[in-house]
Amino acid sequence: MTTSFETLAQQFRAQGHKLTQPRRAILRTLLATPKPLSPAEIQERGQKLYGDLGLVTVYRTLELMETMGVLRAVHVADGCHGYALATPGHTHHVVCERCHDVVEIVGCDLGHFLDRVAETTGYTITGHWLEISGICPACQRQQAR
Amino acid sequence: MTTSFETLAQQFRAQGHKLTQPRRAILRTLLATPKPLSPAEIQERGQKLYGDLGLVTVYRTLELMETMGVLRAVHVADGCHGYALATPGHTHHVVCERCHDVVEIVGCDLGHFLDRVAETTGYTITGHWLEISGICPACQRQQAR
DNA sequence: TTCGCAATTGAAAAAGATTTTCAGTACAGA
DNA sequence: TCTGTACTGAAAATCTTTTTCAATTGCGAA
Repeated sequence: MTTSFETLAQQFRAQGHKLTQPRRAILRTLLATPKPLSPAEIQERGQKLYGDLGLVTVYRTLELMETMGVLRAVHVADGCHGYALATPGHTHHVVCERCHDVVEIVGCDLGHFLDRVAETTGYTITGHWLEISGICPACQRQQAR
Repeated sequence: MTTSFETLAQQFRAQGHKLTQPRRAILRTLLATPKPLSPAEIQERGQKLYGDLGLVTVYRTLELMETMGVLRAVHVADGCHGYALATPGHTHHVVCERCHDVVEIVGCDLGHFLDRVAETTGYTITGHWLEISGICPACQRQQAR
């Protein structure tokens, strides 16, 4: 469940994309924190790794990574959202509503429920998007003081 | 699961909000379609009911209704999103990825799973956001031609 | 029914977010 | 080492959302 730079790099190459310095900076920035980051935050932090990182490039790279399935938009409480790495496949995010840390989890037990949804609605179910909100252990400790 | 104009109007009054002509137009517009609508679409359609409907008022009213729990942002495939009415309480949306119709469903069977997520991550779970995508019966019939 | 207050409104302006353009650069394969 | 094309970023443009402020209106009280 923890992605490495090399894993991501490999996925870029596997799909015929160049691994440029701006892109390396973006990948390292996303890997450096468990928090979802906005495009502007990614640019700001990424520029510490590659001084010329442009905001347009950040937008383009995030879109590419979303298409590759290695990154996902994450919603924080008030609707504003950032991006967090995601392991391709059936994974979901748990987001701390205090500090916004994100944890990835695998699977979600919705199988039978989705079958029933198909029955009652007549829809052919093709997918789902689940995000869980909560309070992380560190914020729980902080709150108990 | 089907909200009426009167139900919504009652909820406005119950929280001390005025039921103005712009707001009536917005409510009727949202009730008139099962599709999620963008603020601009709500304004465009709402102006057929109240000619002076301003976009700012649409934004303010949508925010108010979200706060009241009677409306929710809905994500369509490419991330752009609209707003759809939602019955307060434990309900989720099923969204057709062809025509973007939305159906509301109650409950979701995640109880035990969320317990397990709490165990494995250490998070105190406070809520979740689930959206199911599929193909509605009408689009299935269309596709079978 | 009338009045008054404060919530509500919408145009204009501003701010924020995202995309497009285009000339220059750089990555990777030959 | 060379070359082609993917990639880049500044500038401009577009889109989305919010703020300002004077005017309007809904509703409760009299």
